[in-house]
Amino acid sequence: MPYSSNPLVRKLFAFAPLTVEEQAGLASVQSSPILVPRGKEVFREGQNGHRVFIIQAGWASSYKELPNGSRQIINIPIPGDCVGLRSVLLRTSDHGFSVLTDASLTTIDAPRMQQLFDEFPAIRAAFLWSAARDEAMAVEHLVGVGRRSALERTAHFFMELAERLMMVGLGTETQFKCPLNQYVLADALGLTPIHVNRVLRVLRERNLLTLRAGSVLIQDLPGLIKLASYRSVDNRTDRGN
Amino acid sequence: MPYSSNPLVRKLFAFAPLTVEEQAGLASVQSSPILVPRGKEVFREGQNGHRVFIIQAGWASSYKELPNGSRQIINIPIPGDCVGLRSVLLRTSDHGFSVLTDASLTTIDAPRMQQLFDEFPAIRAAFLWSAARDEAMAVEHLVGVGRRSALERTAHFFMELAERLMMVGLGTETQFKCPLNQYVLADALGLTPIHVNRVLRVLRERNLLTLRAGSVLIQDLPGLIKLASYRSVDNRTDRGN
DNA sequence: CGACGCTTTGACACAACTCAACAACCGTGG
DNA sequence: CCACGGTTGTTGAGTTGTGTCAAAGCGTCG
Repeated sequence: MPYSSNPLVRKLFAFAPLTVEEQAGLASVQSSPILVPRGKEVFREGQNGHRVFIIQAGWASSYKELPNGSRQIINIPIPGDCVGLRSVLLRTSDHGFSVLTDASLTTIDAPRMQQLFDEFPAIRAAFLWSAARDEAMAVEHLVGVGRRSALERTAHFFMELAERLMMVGLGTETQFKCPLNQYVLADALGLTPIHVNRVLRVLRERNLLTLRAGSVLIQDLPGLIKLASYRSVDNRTDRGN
Repeated sequence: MPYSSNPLVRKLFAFAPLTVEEQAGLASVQSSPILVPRGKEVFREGQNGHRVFIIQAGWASSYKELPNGSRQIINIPIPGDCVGLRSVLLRTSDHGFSVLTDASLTTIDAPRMQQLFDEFPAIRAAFLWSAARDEAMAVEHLVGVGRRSALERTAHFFMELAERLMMVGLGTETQFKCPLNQYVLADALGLTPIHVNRVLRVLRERNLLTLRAGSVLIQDLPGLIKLASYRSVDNRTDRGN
Protein backbone atom coordinates (compact mmCIF):
# COMPACT_ATOMS: atom_id res chain seq x y z
CA MET A 1 0.00 0.00 0.00
CA PRO A 2 1.18 3.51 -0.79
CA TYR A 3 2.07 5.78 2.07
CA SER A 4 1.64 9.12 0.43
CA SER A 5 -1.50 11.16 0.72
CA ASN A 6 -0.78 12.62 -2.69
CA PRO A 7 -3.27 11.05 -5.10
CA LEU A 8 -0.85 11.03 -8.01
CA VAL A 9 1.77 9.22 -5.98
CA ARG A 10 -0.88 6.77 -4.88
CA LYS A 11 -1.98 6.13 -8.41
CA LEU A 12 1.46 5.72 -9.95
CA PHE A 13 2.41 3.52 -7.03
CA ALA A 14 -0.36 1.21 -8.14
CA PHE A 15 1.43 0.78 -11.45
CA ALA A 16 4.89 0.22 -10.05
CA PRO A 17 6.39 0.36 -6.59
CA LEU A 18 8.25 3.62 -6.17
CA THR A 19 11.11 4.19 -3.77
CA VAL A 20 10.78 6.73 -1.01
CA GLU A 21 13.02 9.09 -3.00
CA GLU A 22 10.88 8.71 -6.09
CA GLN A 23 7.73 9.36 -4.12
CA ALA A 24 9.27 12.42 -2.56
CA GLY A 25 10.46 13.69 -5.95
CA LEU A 26 7.07 13.20 -7.46
CA ALA A 27 5.41 15.06 -4.63
CA SER A 28 7.92 17.89 -4.62
CA VAL A 29 7.66 18.86 -8.30
CA GLN A 30 3.95 19.49 -7.95
CA SER A 31 2.77 23.01 -7.36
CA SER A 32 0.81 23.74 -4.26
CA PRO A 33 -2.88 22.96 -4.71
CA ILE A 34 -5.01 25.41 -6.65
CA LEU A 35 -8.67 25.67 -5.74
CA VAL A 36 -10.96 25.90 -8.73
CA PRO A 37 -14.67 26.68 -8.47
CA ARG A 38 -17.22 24.35 -9.99
CA GLY A 39 -17.79 24.95 -13.69
CA LYS A 40 -14.54 26.79 -14.28
CA GLU A 41 -12.72 26.13 -17.54
CA VAL A 42 -9.10 25.50 -16.64
CA PHE A 43 -7.84 25.57 -20.20
CA ARG A 44 -9.44 25.46 -23.59
CA GLU A 45 -8.75 23.69 -26.82
CA GLY A 46 -5.94 25.31 -28.74
CA GLN A 47 -4.38 26.87 -25.71
CA ASN A 48 -0.70 26.41 -25.07
CA GLY A 49 -0.03 23.32 -23.01
CA HIS A 50 3.06 23.84 -20.94
CA ARG A 51 2.01 21.98 -17.85
CA VAL A 52 0.14 18.99 -16.59
CA PHE A 53 -2.74 19.19 -14.13
CA ILE A 54 -3.33 16.60 -11.44
CA ILE A 55 -6.68 16.31 -9.74
CA GLN A 56 -6.29 16.30 -5.99
CA ALA A 57 -9.97 16.46 -5.18
CA GLY A 58 -13.14 16.97 -7.14
CA TRP A 59 -14.42 15.93 -10.56
CA ALA A 60 -13.54 17.27 -13.98
CA SER A 61 -14.05 16.71 -17.69
CA SER A 62 -11.92 16.96 -20.77
CA TYR A 63 -13.82 17.48 -23.99
CA LYS A 64 -13.87 18.75 -27.51
CA GLU A 65 -16.43 21.12 -28.93
CA LEU A 66 -17.71 21.30 -32.48
CA PRO A 67 -18.63 24.48 -34.33
CA ASN A 68 -22.29 23.45 -34.29
CA GLY A 69 -22.25 23.79 -30.51
CA SER A 70 -22.20 20.13 -29.60
CA ARG A 71 -19.63 18.70 -27.29
CA GLN A 72 -18.03 15.33 -26.75
CA ILE A 73 -16.54 14.57 -23.38
CA ILE A 74 -13.37 12.53 -23.77
CA ASN A 75 -12.75 11.65 -20.18
CA ILE A 76 -13.99 12.31 -16.67
CA PRO A 77 -10.82 12.72 -14.62
CA ILE A 78 -11.13 11.98 -10.92
CA PRO A 79 -8.64 12.42 -8.08
CA GLY A 80 -5.23 11.05 -8.97
CA ASP A 81 -5.75 11.53 -12.69
CA CYS A 82 -3.52 13.63 -14.90
CA VAL A 83 -4.78 15.97 -17.56
CA GLY A 84 -2.80 17.49 -20.36
CA LEU A 85 0.13 15.12 -20.75
CA ARG A 86 -0.56 14.94 -24.46
CA SER A 87 -0.87 18.71 -24.62
CA VAL A 88 2.62 19.11 -23.25
CA LEU A 89 4.03 16.86 -25.94
CA LEU A 90 2.09 18.49 -28.76
CA ARG A 91 2.72 21.99 -27.37
CA THR A 92 -0.94 22.93 -27.55
CA SER A 93 -4.00 21.27 -26.16
CA ASP A 94 -6.33 19.39 -28.46
CA HIS A 95 -9.12 19.47 -25.92
CA GLY A 96 -10.70 21.69 -23.32
CA PHE A 97 -10.62 20.98 -19.61
CA SER A 98 -13.00 22.18 -16.97
CA VAL A 99 -14.00 21.12 -13.50
CA LEU A 100 -17.48 19.84 -12.74
CA THR A 101 -17.35 20.40 -8.99
CA ASP A 102 -15.25 22.62 -6.79
CA ALA A 103 -11.86 21.04 -7.17
CA SER A 104 -8.30 21.16 -6.03
CA LEU A 105 -5.56 20.78 -8.64
CA THR A 106 -1.80 20.74 -8.67
CA THR A 107 0.39 21.26 -11.70
CA ILE A 108 3.75 20.14 -12.97
CA ASP A 109 5.35 22.29 -15.63
CA ALA A 110 7.14 20.80 -18.59
CA PRO A 111 10.75 21.50 -17.58
CA ARG A 112 10.29 20.10 -14.08
CA MET A 113 8.61 17.09 -15.57
CA GLN A 114 11.61 16.56 -17.80
CA GLN A 115 14.01 16.87 -14.89
CA LEU A 116 11.98 14.42 -12.89
CA PHE A 117 12.01 11.92 -15.74
CA ASP A 118 15.75 12.26 -16.17
CA GLU A 119 16.42 11.81 -12.50
CA PHE A 120 13.96 8.98 -11.92
CA PRO A 121 13.46 6.71 -14.92
CA ALA A 122 10.98 4.65 -12.93
CA ILE A 123 8.72 7.68 -12.75
CA ARG A 124 8.91 8.14 -16.48
CA ALA A 125 7.92 4.51 -16.89
CA ALA A 126 5.05 4.90 -14.45
CA PHE A 127 3.76 7.95 -16.32
CA LEU A 128 3.98 6.16 -19.61
CA TRP A 129 2.04 3.29 -18.17
CA SER A 130 -0.59 5.58 -16.79
CA ALA A 131 -0.87 7.41 -20.10
CA ALA A 132 -1.18 4.13 -21.97
CA ARG A 133 -3.99 3.11 -19.66
CA ASP A 134 -5.77 6.39 -20.23
CA GLU A 135 -5.48 5.93 -23.93
CA ALA A 136 -6.85 2.41 -23.64
CA MET A 137 -9.83 3.90 -21.83
CA ALA A 138 -10.35 6.40 -24.63
CA VAL A 139 -10.29 3.55 -27.12
CA GLU A 140 -12.84 1.63 -25.10
CA HIS A 141 -14.92 4.80 -25.08
CA LEU A 142 -14.70 4.95 -28.86
CA VAL A 143 -15.86 1.36 -29.14
CA GLY A 144 -18.77 2.09 -26.86
CA VAL A 145 -19.94 5.12 -28.79
CA GLY A 146 -19.41 3.39 -32.12
CA ARG A 147 -20.83 -0.03 -31.44
CA ARG A 148 -22.82 -0.17 -28.23
CA SER A 149 -26.44 0.79 -27.78
CA ALA A 150 -27.29 3.71 -25.51
CA LEU A 151 -28.23 1.29 -22.75
CA GLU A 152 -25.09 -0.82 -22.95
CA ARG A 153 -22.92 2.23 -23.22
CA THR A 154 -24.42 3.86 -20.17
CA ALA A 155 -24.09 0.71 -18.12
CA HIS A 156 -20.51 0.35 -19.25
CA PHE A 157 -19.74 3.93 -18.37
CA PHE A 158 -20.95 3.59 -14.80
CA MET A 159 -19.13 0.35 -14.18
CA GLU A 160 -15.88 1.76 -15.42
CA LEU A 161 -16.42 4.80 -13.27
CA ALA A 162 -17.18 2.64 -10.24
CA GLU A 163 -14.01 0.70 -10.74
CA ARG A 164 -11.86 3.80 -11.08
CA LEU A 165 -13.41 5.44 -8.05
CA MET A 166 -12.94 2.34 -5.98
CA MET A 167 -9.26 2.29 -6.85
CA VAL A 168 -8.77 5.70 -5.30
CA GLY A 169 -10.93 4.93 -2.31
CA LEU A 170 -13.93 7.00 -3.39
CA GLY A 171 -16.50 4.27 -3.56
CA THR A 172 -17.35 0.63 -3.06
CA GLU A 173 -18.23 -2.05 -5.56
CA THR A 174 -21.86 -1.08 -5.43
CA GLN A 175 -22.09 2.54 -4.43
CA PHE A 176 -20.40 5.86 -5.08
CA LYS A 177 -20.99 9.59 -5.16
CA CYS A 178 -21.54 10.89 -8.67
CA PRO A 179 -22.08 14.61 -9.20
CA LEU A 180 -22.60 14.25 -12.96
CA ASN A 181 -25.88 15.60 -14.24
CA GLN A 182 -27.70 14.28 -17.26
CA TYR A 183 -26.28 16.95 -19.54
CA VAL A 184 -22.77 15.91 -18.70
CA LEU A 185 -23.62 12.25 -19.06
CA ALA A 186 -25.14 12.99 -22.44
CA ASP A 187 -21.97 14.70 -23.66
CA ALA A 188 -19.88 11.84 -22.38
CA LEU A 189 -22.05 9.13 -23.89
CA GLY A 190 -22.79 10.80 -27.21
CA LEU A 191 -26.50 11.04 -26.48
CA THR A 192 -29.06 13.75 -25.78
CA PRO A 193 -29.86 14.58 -22.16
CA ILE A 194 -33.42 13.47 -22.76
CA HIS A 195 -32.35 10.11 -23.96
CA VAL A 196 -29.98 9.72 -21.05
CA ASN A 197 -32.94 10.27 -18.81
CA ARG A 198 -34.87 7.49 -20.54
CA VAL A 199 -31.91 5.14 -20.37
CA LEU A 200 -31.48 5.82 -16.67
CA ARG A 201 -35.11 5.07 -16.16
CA VAL A 202 -34.74 1.70 -17.89
CA LEU A 203 -31.71 0.84 -15.78
CA ARG A 204 -33.69 1.76 -12.69
CA GLU A 205 -36.80 -0.14 -13.74
CA ARG A 206 -34.77 -3.23 -14.45
CA ASN A 207 -33.24 -2.97 -10.99
CA LEU A 208 -29.77 -2.76 -12.43
CA LEU A 209 -28.56 0.66 -11.32
CA THR A 210 -30.02 3.79 -9.78
CA LEU A 211 -28.66 7.32 -9.96
CA ARG A 212 -30.37 9.52 -7.40
CA ALA A 213 -29.39 12.66 -5.56
CA GLY A 214 -25.82 12.54 -6.77
CA SER A 215 -25.22 8.93 -5.84
CA VAL A 216 -25.05 5.79 -7.90
CA LEU A 217 -26.27 2.55 -6.45
CA ILE A 218 -25.40 -0.59 -8.37
CA GLN A 219 -28.15 -3.06 -7.65
CA ASP A 220 -27.29 -5.89 -9.98
CA LEU A 221 -23.63 -6.01 -10.88
CA PRO A 222 -23.75 -9.34 -12.73
CA GLY A 223 -26.72 -8.09 -14.72
CA LEU A 224 -24.88 -4.93 -15.70
CA ILE A 225 -21.73 -6.81 -16.60
CA LYS A 226 -23.73 -9.07 -18.84
CA LEU A 227 -25.69 -6.23 -20.40
CA ALA A 228 -22.62 -4.20 -21.29
CA SER A 229 -20.24 -7.12 -21.77
CA TYR A 230 -18.02 -5.31 -19.34
CA ARG A 231 -14.44 -6.22 -18.62
CA SER A 232 -12.51 -4.79 -15.76
CA VAL A 233 -10.13 -2.00 -16.69
CA ASP A 234 -7.15 -4.01 -15.59
CA ASN A 235 -8.23 -7.19 -17.25
CA ARG A 236 -9.03 -5.73 -20.64
CA THR A 237 -5.62 -6.66 -21.80
CA ASP A 238 -5.81 -10.20 -20.51
CA ARG A 239 -5.74 -13.12 -22.82
CA GLY A 240 -8.93 -14.59 -24.19
CA ASN A 241 -12.40 -14.16 -22.83
CA MET B 1 13.77 16.44 -46.29
CA PRO B 2 14.47 12.95 -45.00
CA TYR B 3 16.98 10.82 -46.80
CA SER B 4 15.93 7.42 -45.62
CA SER B 5 13.67 5.15 -47.58
CA ASN B 6 12.47 3.66 -44.31
CA PRO B 7 8.93 4.95 -43.77
CA LEU B 8 9.28 5.11 -40.01
CA VAL B 9 12.42 7.18 -40.26
CA ARG B 10 10.67 9.44 -42.73
CA LYS B 11 7.73 9.87 -40.45
CA LEU B 12 9.65 10.54 -37.25
CA PHE B 13 11.87 12.89 -39.17
CA ALA B 14 8.78 14.94 -39.89
CA PHE B 15 8.38 15.44 -36.14
CA ALA B 16 11.95 16.32 -35.36
CA PRO B 17 15.14 16.36 -37.38
CA LEU B 18 17.17 13.28 -36.57
CA THR B 19 20.92 13.01 -36.94
CA VAL B 20 22.41 10.52 -39.33
CA GLU B 21 23.33 8.33 -36.35
CA GLU B 22 19.82 8.45 -35.02
CA GLN B 23 18.38 7.58 -38.41
CA ALA B 24 20.78 4.70 -38.73
CA GLY B 25 19.96 3.47 -35.24
CA LEU B 26 16.27 3.63 -35.93
CA ALA B 27 16.66 1.70 -39.16
CA SER B 28 18.96 -0.90 -37.67
CA VAL B 29 16.75 -1.98 -34.76
CA GLN B 30 13.97 -2.92 -37.12
CA SER B 31 13.62 -6.53 -38.16
CA SER B 32 13.82 -7.35 -41.82
CA PRO B 33 10.45 -6.90 -43.56
CA ILE B 34 7.83 -9.57 -43.09
CA LEU B 35 5.36 -10.11 -45.90
CA VAL B 36 1.81 -10.60 -44.73
CA PRO B 37 -1.03 -11.68 -47.02
CA ARG B 38 -4.18 -9.62 -47.26
CA GLY B 39 -6.69 -10.34 -44.50
CA LYS B 40 -4.18 -11.89 -42.13
CA GLU B 41 -4.58 -11.17 -38.42
CA VAL B 42 -1.15 -10.23 -37.14
CA PHE B 43 -2.11 -10.28 -33.49
CA ARG B 44 -5.36 -10.37 -31.62
CA GLU B 45 -6.75 -8.64 -28.61
CA GLY B 46 -5.38 -10.05 -25.39
CA GLN B 47 -2.27 -11.41 -26.97
CA ASN B 48 1.07 -10.64 -25.44
CA GLY B 49 2.53 -7.45 -26.83
CA HIS B 50 6.27 -7.65 -26.78
CA ARG B 51 7.00 -5.82 -29.99
CA VAL B 52 5.92 -2.97 -32.16
CA PHE B 53 4.95 -3.35 -35.81
CA ILE B 54 5.77 -0.76 -38.43
CA ILE B 55 3.95 -0.71 -41.73
CA GLN B 56 6.39 -0.56 -44.60
CA ALA B 57 3.85 -1.02 -47.35
CA GLY B 58 0.16 -1.84 -47.52
CA TRP B 59 -2.88 -0.98 -45.43
CA ALA B 60 -3.96 -2.34 -42.08
CA SER B 61 -6.52 -1.91 -39.32
CA SER B 62 -6.50 -2.06 -35.57
CA TYR B 63 -9.82 -2.81 -33.96
CA LYS B 64 -11.76 -4.17 -31.06
CA GLU B 65 -14.47 -6.78 -31.28
CA LEU B 66 -17.52 -7.15 -29.07
CA PRO B 67 -19.05 -10.44 -27.98
CA ASN B 68 -22.11 -9.72 -30.12
CA GLY B 69 -19.92 -9.92 -33.19
CA SER B 70 -19.68 -6.25 -34.02
CA ARG B 71 -16.36 -4.57 -34.50
CA GLN B 72 -15.02 -1.06 -34.12
CA ILE B 73 -11.96 -0.12 -36.09
CA ILE B 74 -9.73 2.15 -34.03
CA ASN B 75 -7.27 3.19 -36.67
CA ILE B 76 -6.26 2.49 -40.24
CA PRO B 77 -2.47 2.41 -40.13
CA ILE B 78 -0.70 3.21 -43.38
CA PRO B 79 2.98 3.04 -44.30
CA GLY B 80 5.16 4.67 -41.69
CA ASP B 81 2.67 4.07 -38.89
CA CYS B 82 3.44 2.11 -35.75
CA VAL B 83 1.09 -0.40 -34.19
CA GLY B 84 1.28 -1.82 -30.73
CA LEU B 85 3.27 0.78 -28.82
CA ARG B 86 0.61 0.82 -26.14
CA SER B 87 0.57 -2.97 -26.09
CA VAL B 88 4.24 -3.03 -25.24
CA LEU B 89 3.69 -0.75 -22.28
CA LEU B 90 0.65 -2.60 -21.01
CA ARG B 91 2.24 -6.00 -21.71
CA THR B 92 -0.80 -7.24 -23.59
CA SER B 93 -2.67 -5.82 -26.53
CA ASP B 94 -6.03 -4.20 -26.00
CA HIS B 95 -6.88 -4.45 -29.67
CA GLY B 96 -6.53 -6.74 -32.66
CA PHE B 97 -4.44 -5.93 -35.67
CA SER B 98 -4.81 -7.26 -39.18
CA VAL B 99 -3.76 -6.18 -42.64
CA LEU B 100 -6.30 -5.19 -45.26
CA THR B 101 -4.04 -5.65 -48.27
CA ASP B 102 -0.90 -7.64 -48.84
CA ALA B 103 1.55 -5.79 -46.66
CA SER B 104 5.13 -5.58 -45.58
CA LEU B 105 5.88 -5.04 -41.89
CA THR B 106 8.94 -4.68 -39.73
CA THR B 107 9.07 -5.09 -35.98
CA ILE B 108 11.03 -3.72 -33.07
CA ASP B 109 11.03 -5.80 -29.92
CA ALA B 110 10.71 -4.22 -26.51
CA PRO B 111 14.30 -4.58 -25.28
CA ARG B 112 15.78 -3.13 -28.47
CA MET B 113 13.32 -0.31 -28.28
CA GLN B 114 14.46 0.40 -24.75
CA GLN B 115 18.12 0.37 -25.78
CA LEU B 116 17.36 2.69 -28.65
CA PHE B 117 15.58 5.11 -26.34
CA ASP B 118 18.44 5.07 -23.86
CA GLU B 119 21.02 5.66 -26.52
CA PHE B 120 19.08 8.32 -28.46
CA PRO B 121 16.78 10.44 -26.33
CA ALA B 122 15.70 12.33 -29.43
CA ILE B 123 14.21 9.13 -30.78
CA ARG B 124 12.31 8.61 -27.58
CA ALA B 125 10.94 12.11 -27.90
CA ALA B 126 9.98 11.55 -31.52
CA PHE B 127 8.14 8.35 -30.62
CA LEU B 128 6.33 10.07 -27.81
CA TRP B 129 5.29 12.81 -30.16
CA SER B 130 4.10 10.36 -32.73
CA ALA B 131 2.17 8.42 -30.11
CA ALA B 132 0.58 11.61 -28.83
CA ARG B 133 -0.51 12.45 -32.34
CA ASP B 134 -2.01 9.01 -32.81
CA GLU B 135 -3.90 9.41 -29.58
CA ALA B 136 -5.16 12.80 -30.70
CA MET B 137 -6.45 11.13 -33.83
CA ALA B 138 -8.24 8.51 -31.76
CA VAL B 139 -9.83 11.29 -29.74
CA GLU B 140 -10.96 13.04 -32.90
CA HIS B 141 -12.38 9.72 -34.01
CA LEU B 142 -14.31 9.49 -30.77
CA VAL B 143 -15.71 12.96 -31.29
CA GLY B 144 -16.75 12.06 -34.81
CA VAL B 145 -18.56 8.90 -33.79
CA GLY B 146 -20.15 10.57 -30.79
CA ARG B 147 -21.19 13.87 -32.25
CA ARG B 148 -21.05 13.95 -36.03
CA SER B 149 -23.70 12.70 -38.44
CA ALA B 150 -22.85 9.81 -40.71
CA LEU B 151 -22.26 12.20 -43.60
CA GLU B 152 -19.97 14.54 -41.69
CA ARG B 153 -18.10 11.66 -40.15
CA THR B 154 -17.48 10.00 -43.47
CA ALA B 155 -16.30 13.22 -45.06
CA HIS B 156 -14.02 13.83 -42.10
CA PHE B 157 -12.61 10.35 -42.30
CA PHE B 158 -11.61 10.68 -45.93
CA MET B 159 -10.03 14.07 -45.50
CA GLU B 160 -7.94 12.90 -42.61
CA LEU B 161 -6.93 9.87 -44.61
CA ALA B 162 -6.03 12.04 -47.59
CA GLU B 163 -3.86 14.21 -45.44
CA ARG B 164 -2.05 11.29 -43.85
CA LEU B 165 -1.48 9.61 -47.19
CA MET B 166 -0.18 12.78 -48.72
CA MET B 167 2.35 13.11 -45.90
CA VAL B 168 3.91 9.80 -46.82
CA GLY B 169 3.72 10.46 -50.53
CA LEU B 170 0.84 8.13 -51.29
CA GLY B 171 -1.59 10.63 -52.67
CA THR B 172 -2.29 14.19 -53.66
CA GLU B 173 -4.65 16.74 -52.16
CA THR B 174 -7.47 15.46 -54.31
CA GLN B 175 -6.79 11.87 -55.16
CA PHE B 176 -5.51 8.67 -53.61
CA LYS B 177 -5.74 4.91 -53.77
CA CYS B 178 -8.06 3.49 -51.14
CA PRO B 179 -8.51 -0.28 -50.93
CA LEU B 180 -11.08 -0.04 -48.12
CA ASN B 181 -14.38 -1.71 -48.89
CA GLN B 182 -17.67 -0.59 -47.47
CA TYR B 183 -17.61 -3.18 -44.71
CA VAL B 184 -14.32 -1.86 -43.45
CA LEU B 185 -15.52 1.71 -43.73
CA ALA B 186 -18.61 0.77 -41.77
CA ASP B 187 -16.57 -0.70 -38.93
CA ALA B 188 -14.36 2.36 -38.86
CA LEU B 189 -17.21 4.84 -38.93
CA GLY B 190 -19.54 3.03 -36.57
CA LEU B 191 -22.18 2.51 -39.27
CA THR B 192 -23.67 -0.38 -41.23
CA PRO B 193 -22.21 -1.19 -44.63
CA ILE B 194 -25.54 -0.38 -46.22
CA HIS B 195 -25.61 3.03 -44.71
CA VAL B 196 -22.04 3.66 -45.77
CA ASN B 197 -23.16 2.94 -49.29
CA ARG B 198 -25.92 5.50 -49.06
CA VAL B 199 -23.62 8.08 -47.53
CA LEU B 200 -21.10 7.55 -50.30
CA ARG B 201 -23.87 8.03 -52.81
CA VAL B 202 -24.81 11.35 -51.26
CA LEU B 203 -21.20 12.51 -51.29
CA ARG B 204 -21.01 11.51 -54.93
CA GLU B 205 -24.30 13.12 -55.88
CA ARG B 206 -23.28 16.36 -54.24
CA ASN B 207 -20.06 16.28 -56.21
CA LEU B 208 -18.02 16.31 -53.05
CA LEU B 209 -16.13 13.04 -53.19
CA THR B 210 -16.21 9.85 -55.20
CA LEU B 211 -14.90 6.44 -54.19
CA ARG B 212 -14.68 4.17 -57.21
CA ALA B 213 -12.58 1.15 -58.10
CA GLY B 214 -10.34 1.53 -55.08
CA SER B 215 -9.63 5.21 -55.61
CA VAL B 216 -10.91 8.28 -53.89
CA LEU B 217 -11.36 11.48 -55.86
CA ILE B 218 -11.96 14.62 -53.87
CA GLN B 219 -14.01 16.87 -56.09
CA ASP B 220 -14.85 19.70 -53.74
CA LEU B 221 -12.37 20.11 -50.93
CA PRO B 222 -13.79 23.37 -49.56
CA GLY B 223 -17.24 21.83 -49.58
CA LEU B 224 -16.03 18.81 -47.64
CA ILE B 225 -14.11 20.93 -45.16
CA LYS B 226 -17.19 22.97 -44.50
CA LEU B 227 -19.46 19.93 -44.26
CA ALA B 228 -17.27 18.14 -41.74
CA SER B 229 -15.82 21.23 -40.05
CA TYR B 230 -12.50 19.67 -40.75
CA ARG B 231 -9.23 20.89 -39.35
CA SER B 232 -5.91 19.70 -40.59
CA VAL B 233 -4.24 17.09 -38.38
CA ASP B 234 -1.33 19.35 -37.67
CA ASN B 235 -3.40 22.40 -36.97
CA ARG B 236 -5.85 20.81 -34.58
CA THR B 237 -3.80 21.98 -31.70
CA ASP B 238 -3.50 25.54 -32.97
CA ARG B 239 -4.90 28.40 -31.05
CA GLY B 240 -8.45 29.56 -31.66
CA ASN B 241 -10.44 28.95 -34.78
C1' DC C 1 -41.88 33.40 -2.36
C1' DG C 2 -39.81 33.27 -6.95
C1' DA C 3 -35.95 31.95 -9.69
C1' DC C 4 -33.02 28.67 -11.13
C1' DG C 5 -30.96 24.22 -12.28
C1' DC C 6 -32.08 19.84 -13.09
C1' DT C 7 -35.17 15.92 -14.03
C1' DT C 8 -39.13 13.80 -16.07
C1' DT C 9 -42.71 13.00 -19.45
C1' DG C 10 -45.24 13.01 -23.94
C1' DA C 11 -45.86 13.39 -28.93
C1' DC C 12 -43.62 13.36 -32.98
C1' DA C 13 -39.70 13.33 -36.51
C1' DC C 14 -35.94 11.43 -38.57
C1' DA C 15 -31.39 9.20 -39.10
C1' DA C 16 -29.68 4.99 -39.23
C1' DC C 17 -30.61 -0.05 -39.05
C1' DT C 18 -32.65 -4.52 -40.83
C1' DC C 19 -34.03 -7.58 -44.12
C1' DA C 20 -34.23 -8.96 -48.69
C1' DA C 21 -33.05 -8.79 -53.26
C1' DC C 22 -30.49 -7.87 -57.19
C1' DA C 23 -26.44 -6.10 -59.99
C1' DA C 24 -21.69 -5.53 -61.08
C1' DC C 25 -17.22 -7.15 -60.94
C1' DC C 26 -13.43 -10.48 -61.06
C1' DG C 27 -10.73 -14.47 -61.03
C1' DT C 28 -11.03 -19.40 -62.08
C1' DG C 29 -11.73 -23.35 -64.59
C1' DG C 30 -13.97 -25.88 -68.09
C1' DC D 1 -14.58 -18.13 -74.98
C1' DC D 2 -18.17 -18.49 -71.68
C1' DA D 3 -20.09 -20.21 -67.32
C1' DC D 4 -19.53 -19.94 -62.55
C1' DG D 5 -19.12 -18.62 -57.72
C1' DG D 6 -17.58 -15.42 -54.52
C1' DT D 7 -17.03 -10.86 -53.15
C1' DT D 8 -18.53 -6.23 -53.19
C1' DG D 9 -21.72 -2.69 -54.31
C1' DT D 10 -26.62 -0.93 -54.94
C1' DT D 11 -31.42 -0.30 -54.09
C1' DG D 12 -36.10 -0.58 -51.88
C1' DA D 13 -39.44 -1.09 -48.07
C1' DG D 14 -40.28 -1.15 -43.52
C1' DT D 15 -38.67 -0.77 -38.55
C1' DT D 16 -36.59 1.24 -34.56
C1' DG D 17 -33.53 3.74 -31.67
C1' DT D 18 -32.47 8.15 -30.73
C1' DG D 19 -33.24 13.11 -31.45
C1' DT D 20 -36.36 17.27 -31.29
C1' DC D 21 -39.62 20.21 -29.35
C1' DA D 22 -42.43 21.54 -25.71
C1' DA D 23 -43.94 21.57 -21.13
C1' DA D 24 -44.45 20.35 -16.51
C1' DG D 25 -42.48 18.73 -11.89
C1' DC D 26 -39.31 19.36 -8.12
C1' DG D 27 -35.60 20.75 -4.99
C1' DT D 28 -32.87 24.27 -3.32
C1' DC D 29 -31.27 28.60 -2.30
C1' DG D 30 -31.35 33.48 -1.95
